[in-house]
Amino acid sequence: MSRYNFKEVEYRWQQQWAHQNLYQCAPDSSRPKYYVLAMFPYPSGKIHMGHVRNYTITDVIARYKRACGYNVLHPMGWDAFGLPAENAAMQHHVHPARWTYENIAQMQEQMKSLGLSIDWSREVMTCHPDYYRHEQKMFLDLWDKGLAYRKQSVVNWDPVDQTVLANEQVIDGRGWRSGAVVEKRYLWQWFFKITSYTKELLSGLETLTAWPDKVRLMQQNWIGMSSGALIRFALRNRLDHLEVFTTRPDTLFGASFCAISADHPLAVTLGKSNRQIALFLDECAKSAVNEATLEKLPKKGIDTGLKAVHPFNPTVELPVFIANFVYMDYGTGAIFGCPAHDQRDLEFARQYNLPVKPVVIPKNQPAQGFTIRDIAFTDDGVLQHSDFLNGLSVEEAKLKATQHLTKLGRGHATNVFRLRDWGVSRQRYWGCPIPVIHCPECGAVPVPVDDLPVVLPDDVSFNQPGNPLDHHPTWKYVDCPRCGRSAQRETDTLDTFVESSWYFARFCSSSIAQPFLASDTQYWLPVDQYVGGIEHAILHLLYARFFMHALQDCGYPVPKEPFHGLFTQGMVIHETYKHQKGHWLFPTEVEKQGDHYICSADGSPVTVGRSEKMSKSKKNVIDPGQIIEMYGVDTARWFVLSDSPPERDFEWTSSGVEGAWRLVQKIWRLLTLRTIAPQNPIKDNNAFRRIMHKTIAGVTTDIENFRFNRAIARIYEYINAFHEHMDRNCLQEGLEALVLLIQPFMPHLAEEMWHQLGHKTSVTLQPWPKADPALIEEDSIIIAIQVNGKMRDTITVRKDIPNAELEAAVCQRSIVQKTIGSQAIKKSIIVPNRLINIILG
RNA sequence: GCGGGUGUGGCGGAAUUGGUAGACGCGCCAGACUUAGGAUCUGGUGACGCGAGUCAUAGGGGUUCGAGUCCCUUCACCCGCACCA
Repeated sequence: MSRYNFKEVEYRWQQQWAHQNLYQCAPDSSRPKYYVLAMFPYPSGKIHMGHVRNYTITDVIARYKRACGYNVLHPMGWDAFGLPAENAAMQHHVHPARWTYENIAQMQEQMKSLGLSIDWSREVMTCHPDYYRHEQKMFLDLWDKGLAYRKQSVVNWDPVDQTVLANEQVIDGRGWRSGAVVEKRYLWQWFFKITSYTKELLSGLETLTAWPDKVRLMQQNWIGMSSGALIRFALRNRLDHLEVFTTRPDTLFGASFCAISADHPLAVTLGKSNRQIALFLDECAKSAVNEATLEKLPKKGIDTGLKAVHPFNPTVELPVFIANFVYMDYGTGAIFGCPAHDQRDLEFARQYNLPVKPVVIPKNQPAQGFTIRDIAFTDDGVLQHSDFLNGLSVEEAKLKATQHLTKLGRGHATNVFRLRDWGVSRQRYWGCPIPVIHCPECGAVPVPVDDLPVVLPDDVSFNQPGNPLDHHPTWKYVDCPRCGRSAQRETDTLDTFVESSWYFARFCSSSIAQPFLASDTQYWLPVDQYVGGIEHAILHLLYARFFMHALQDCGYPVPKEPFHGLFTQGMVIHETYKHQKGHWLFPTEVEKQGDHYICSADGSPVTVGRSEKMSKSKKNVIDPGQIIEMYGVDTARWFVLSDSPPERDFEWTSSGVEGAWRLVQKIWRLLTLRTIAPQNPIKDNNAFRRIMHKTIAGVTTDIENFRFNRAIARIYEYINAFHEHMDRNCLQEGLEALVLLIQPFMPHLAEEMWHQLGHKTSVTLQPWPKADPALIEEDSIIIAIQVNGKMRDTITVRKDIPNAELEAAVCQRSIVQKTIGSQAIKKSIIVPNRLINIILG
């Protein structure tokens, strides 16, 4: 028998499968449906190992579920709008559309070589008007419902390039191209009112039991509900008030200042008449817009000279600061500071010499002598120096303080959320045009539905900074659909997260004129199993959930929760190699010599760094195309699932992939067992069958639970059993079971072997093998023997042996007797069929 | 900074969810067969110890008859932080 020729076999079966339309699906009420979806890729032009891992996971699930009798939908599409296309346009003078469509064509070809059981007839490209026209209609429907609105909002502004920068284009506070210090700028932008659904998005999390707990927790924290109180501080010698939100009304007597955000209307007003304040506001405007950076800034502020009146004691006045750690987006954009019980307030107070007055004392500690140094006291304790709150716990005091505020008419209990509305405006060309016309008379007017889609113009130039739509000579000049006067199109396009918020619904009816049919979405949705990276745990998944809530309220036939099951796979990582001259080397540029690496080109030593996420910049990438060329795609699929649990990072190693490749050959060689004379013709049929059925049962539950690495380990054990326990009478049966079990992982090898075993139809159409529980039963088992909790021995006994009998048998063992010696047995703990622990007195 | 996670032999990992730590694979060692192959097969392989045994699941502490698993704490690394997708 010749070696397994993966190239010929894989190509042949891929042709056949495509020819037979094996993976095309349609609603079928007679079968249960199963919708399995990988997060669709951005068409960068080349697939990477992360893609291979992601799509292998969904393909294993798809093939397994198909074998279990489900009507499986496993589609694929392209998240095709976005920044990289515009960067390519600027760097290489390629039109974003051309660049994107060419990338899609290339990637599609590569993806097809993975042997995925995808229904390609449903492919979508979000940059195509056939896709985004529906999104424009959705935008208008949301607007109509009050779920889209405009407000002024901040962007990163590059003063040299005169353009808006994405956060990733801001490096250390400077524009990535110009190097200019990035400023904040306020623009009128469109927002989706995700905050209208805060409660539903929060309570919906409880229903998503097939999601990882960590993702639900992350979303819950992101929405971030805080219970507290709204307090109105009177301002001395002024008519207006300062509204403050706090989660700690109990600490009001420890307040030593108030602080407002630099973006607070009061701060802006004060800045107009006070140069010092204006300078400070300018300084704040220069800082970055992202939270991670802001949180690390040293606390800074400026005293406005205003005095806030303490709500419980009008004789106490608190200075009002403008502070860089107070955010306008959260609460009311104003706080009162109690330095003793809040770390940020404490740091601020130390800097500006504000009093630090503890009002909560740790339990069982004298109030005298309790002082705060560098760490604020934020735990529960007993209220002190707080008038009517004295002696209460923090919880009690929160309640009483809030009640008192309400009585005084100076505040009330309220909940505040961290979640902010979703800003969807992008000042960019390569995105879905927002279908709005701005008329000097009528304001913002929707583009009439009959005029949709608003198509992106092709003739754009990237030679000047800013948004090409904005400086296009004609595109934006139109007549107002309402009054007919000259007006201008909205030149902002939509955030690409909008496309990914409904593509899974489009897959249900991708080729029709409507966005989707109720009969399709009601059959297919929700997605039964969604698979993608943990990096999407919050934004993408939350936006998609919101979008479905909103679309449903606009009358679209979609469920509120789009993703029933979620699985987040880990990254693919690889060692890094550094040349002694300091530059990175590709894995293909180094070779192993003994236990170290050298550069193939010049033989110089190479420093091996720890494994990290594959990235172009560090060159620690493995091209799936080359791997498929060398080893075949079944080997690659097998390997990416074999070594690590799928939710964890997976380390790509050359020895690992070779091991997988050897396994493919090894499985293939099992066919030769049929032709050689068995050395031991009579063996234990039952022993082999037991292993076989144990394997079937184990692999089944492992796939159900996404433990693909464990399933694969079981298949290895099973293959070993062919040599140890094989009886020729079981051979055909044993091989068929093996082929059915590897089919989801290595479809090409499985299909070829299936035909070699004498079958004429595709292995894809075969039902999943069933384990016979009776065959798995063992009648004798090994029980662990512990003495005082220490492992001493094992004993083989019949299953379900009575305790007394077991104890007697165990005490006969010489090791046990020796360990016990002359000591008395106090008691013994027996875990049935597992363990006995003898406790000595 | 905040939120979420991960940590087990030389390496990737397994452990019936509180009950024999190290399944399976890689690597390494030995043997067999061929000896032109990086092929294949068999056996061994956590550390220390001649041994009975002792020590081992990032470090420290705790709960328990029993802890990789539960609790407290320290450290390291990873993901997200709202305009990358």
